[in-house]
Amino acid sequence: MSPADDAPDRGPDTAPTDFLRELIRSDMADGTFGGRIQTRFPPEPNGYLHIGHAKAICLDFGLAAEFGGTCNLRFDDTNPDTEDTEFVEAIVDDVAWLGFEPERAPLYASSYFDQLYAWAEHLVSAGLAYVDDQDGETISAQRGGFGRPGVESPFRTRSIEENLDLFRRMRAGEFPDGARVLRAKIDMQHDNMQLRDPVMYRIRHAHHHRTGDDWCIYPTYDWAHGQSDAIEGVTHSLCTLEFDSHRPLYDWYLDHLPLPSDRPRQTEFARLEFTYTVTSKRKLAKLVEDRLVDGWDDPRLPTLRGIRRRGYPAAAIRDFCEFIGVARTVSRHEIELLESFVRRELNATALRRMVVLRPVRLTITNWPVDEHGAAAVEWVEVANNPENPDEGVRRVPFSGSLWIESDDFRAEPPPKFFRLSPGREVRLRGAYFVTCTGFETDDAGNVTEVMCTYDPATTGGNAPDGRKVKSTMHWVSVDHAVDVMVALYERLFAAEVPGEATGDPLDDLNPTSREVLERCRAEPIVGECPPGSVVQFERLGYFAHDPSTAGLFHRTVGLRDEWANIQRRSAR
RNA sequence: UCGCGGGUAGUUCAAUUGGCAGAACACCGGACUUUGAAUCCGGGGGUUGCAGGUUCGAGCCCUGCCCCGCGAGCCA
Repeated sequence: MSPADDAPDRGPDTAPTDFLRELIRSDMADGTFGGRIQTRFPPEPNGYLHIGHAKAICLDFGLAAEFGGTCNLRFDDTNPDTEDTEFVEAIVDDVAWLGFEPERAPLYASSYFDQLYAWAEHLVSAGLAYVDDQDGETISAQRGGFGRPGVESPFRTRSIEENLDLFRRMRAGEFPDGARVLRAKIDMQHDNMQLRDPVMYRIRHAHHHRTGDDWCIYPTYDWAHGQSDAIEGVTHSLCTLEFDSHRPLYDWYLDHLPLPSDRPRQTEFARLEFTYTVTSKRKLAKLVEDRLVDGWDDPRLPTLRGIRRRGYPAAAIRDFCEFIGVARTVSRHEIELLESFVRRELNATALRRMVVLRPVRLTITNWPVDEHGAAAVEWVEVANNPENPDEGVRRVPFSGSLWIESDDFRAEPPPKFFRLSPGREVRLRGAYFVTCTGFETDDAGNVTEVMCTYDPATTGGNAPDGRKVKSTMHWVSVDHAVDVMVALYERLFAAEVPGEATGDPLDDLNPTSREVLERCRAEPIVGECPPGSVVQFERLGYFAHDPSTAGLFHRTVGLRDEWANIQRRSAR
């Protein structure tokens, strides 16, 4: 093989290009920001991260690294009512799991409260901010609407001295919650509603997870975000599309503060959404609070903790995010595309094991007995991963009494079914060819036992005469089987866009999103699977061993299943 | 109603900035196979939202229209 053959798929010629990279490249080329790039990932610690955040994380950290810069993890903790250290810890952990390392220890917008306050006084002193005594309802009504200009607050023309005095007394705690706010003095007629004298500070006598009771006024998102970026030296402040209309405000604040010329610049991109799920903290919290799922790490949830417990590899998520690129078109990806990345990664890395989900007994009638009259046991070698010979082989006990998958036997085989049925010969993986000689049923007609003979010449699954079989099946020795519990998952929602029809996503909840199989039979080595590891149950799919409950396996994703497609097509 | 953003295959994105509209996933077919997996090969798929204009030539530029998203928290 020549060196060119094993060159990576993405050489310099095919490096991803998108509007963000083009922007950064052009900034680098013309010396904007002195050829420097610094980004930040700015979650609010009021919930758990989900798959949608993965795109932002990959972009914020990935782009900085790609262009030789750095990325901070900064908590946007300006609202004490909803935030908690529980979420801080989980978010730090999730970002690390995804494979990204912040340049510094986590940062907090709350660390900048003093500076923010000083800058607010600066704006008040410049006549660019004022204290408004009206309540929220009144202010909202005065703001006007789309195509309808707002009206100015009667307090807008207060003197600078009075504003300063009032603002200081707000900070000193002289007024109750909601009594007054500090507002930027911009333009109540502006087409962009964000610029109609936005609120900068609100009074909230609340305990903050980091600053405790030091403050009773808290900055709003808009007043805190750009300034935090500036303090940290962020150059490219990347966020999702819904902040597009906030950009003029982001710039307005920065323009009116004593800052160096290298100011951060906000750029928006489309958030990541998927079919058959929801990615909104509010909706996810609803599922958890209403106990519709087990918790924030339920494997059916698109939270990072959920998909991690489900067995999705971080590498697959990173590859996916790189593959989909970034644009400004609102996009909802087919969940199948993510799954295909999960399969691709796991196919290369997951060890193969044999587990029978829905067991039916198979008896080999001509299996030998040993010198004591007991059924012989033979340990056969099976590859741990045919995709990767370096993983070696394991020895699996085989005998005349086996469990096979009930789906793998049909008394009356339908067209194109080429697994086991009376008179049919198949291969038992790594062991022998067997031919079905008969079967037993119970009173209801369910198959209870399948009888076979085996061909001793086909040891290891090889036929010396070269004859072929149409099917190779997995199996587990009855006497050596270990019981495991398996959770099979379908989509959490039955509709492509949950809530599209009725407005409430819960109306589209899939009632059969989880099926638990209590007694699946596994080959002995499955009992040694490390918690959290993901293996392939041959012919069935990838399964993740639960991190805390031994013997519980979550189906990460099934294998592609041509037989299921055939059945689906013939059903129509 | 006003402002901003967006519209290329079923889906998500490309198209060297005005030069033969492509890729992946999905779907269909074939090869191979000790996983009906993986892998390999091939196929169907398009009025580039619509209409007009500029141009030798328009997905790209201009004009008008249509559709979708976001915006009137003291949330982020």
